[in-house]
Amino acid sequence: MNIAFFGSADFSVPSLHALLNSGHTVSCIITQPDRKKGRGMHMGVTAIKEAGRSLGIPLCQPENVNSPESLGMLRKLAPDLFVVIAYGQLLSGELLRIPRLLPVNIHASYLPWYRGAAPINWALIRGERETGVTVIKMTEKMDAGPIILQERVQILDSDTGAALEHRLAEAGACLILEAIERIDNRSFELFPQDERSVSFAPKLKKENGLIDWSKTSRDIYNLVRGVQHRPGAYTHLQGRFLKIHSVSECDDFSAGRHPGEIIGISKEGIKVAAGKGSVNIRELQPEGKRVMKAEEFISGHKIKPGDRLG
RNA sequence: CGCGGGGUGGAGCAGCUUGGUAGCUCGUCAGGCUCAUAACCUGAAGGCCACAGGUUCAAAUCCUGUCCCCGCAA
Repeated sequence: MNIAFFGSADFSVPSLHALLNSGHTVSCIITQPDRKKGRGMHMGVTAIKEAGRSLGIPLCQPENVNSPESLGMLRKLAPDLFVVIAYGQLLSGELLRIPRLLPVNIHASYLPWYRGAAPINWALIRGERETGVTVIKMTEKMDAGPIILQERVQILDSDTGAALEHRLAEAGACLILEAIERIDNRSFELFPQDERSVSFAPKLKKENGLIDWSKTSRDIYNLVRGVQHRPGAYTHLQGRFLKIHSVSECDDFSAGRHPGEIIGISKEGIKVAAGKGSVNIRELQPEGKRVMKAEEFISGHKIKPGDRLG
């Protein structure tokens, strides 16, 4: 198979490797352009560019993948397939007609659930026990194309965003190989998505990470693990921004306590009352400081039971 | 050249404005108390205060430059 690979994020990397290891020809890697980003606005490159650097495969970073130049370049390659995974640009109908066989996309949910940019995060935030990966034939409508193959993946109680993403990326890499094999053999079907079951997982915004202490300890736990690192859960302490990296749930009865009130301080962590139950903050990060364990934080910061977070 | 915080014994912090004995909470080690302890008491070790210059009788503290870490914003 002659494949044009579109990807940018970490999530796409295992699939790229899987395609290469299985003997397919990746004739071009299309990824997002280098962008000034981060502190100091230095240039950043995508995970796929990093991964593909030494492979000797032509790399293409169009500002607009739907531009005439980009279309022309891709037509010239005459690919059998487009494999698109966490690329970051919408592909036009004209572009999607280029591959001889199909344009396929790997999505990190069990479609039609959690269409959109952040399916892994939202599945965790919502407390799902199960999610999955899905290979679809791409259409112009985002994540809405007919399903070629999909697989369920369990969400562990201990999963964080990074851990689940890793498992889903691996599952996706296996699934895409199987899908390609079926496409190659013409032994696949296209199953339309059930439009009545559609749900969405929009890109996470900063404010999605704000902890609402009046929620249940379970909800807070799910939020923290769901948004861990990107964009990160946060609250405020003594007027300062405070990022929360890891918490555990406690069943402690918190009646009579204000949600967000610190009710216990120990080496195990900082225990905070929630709307129902309480949570123990294990790892956090004050503004301008590195990530630290609660125990370390306590050593140098004057906090006491009764102080409020929020 | 996007904005901003920070680098002080092993950890987290204070001290810097108003230069002049290195402090706090932990940890470590030794001893004590105790049936016992992660508890308590006593004592000890451990720091060229990121690095390089400068000002000064004297710099963690003031000035300049460099390196590194981080938050925000994209």
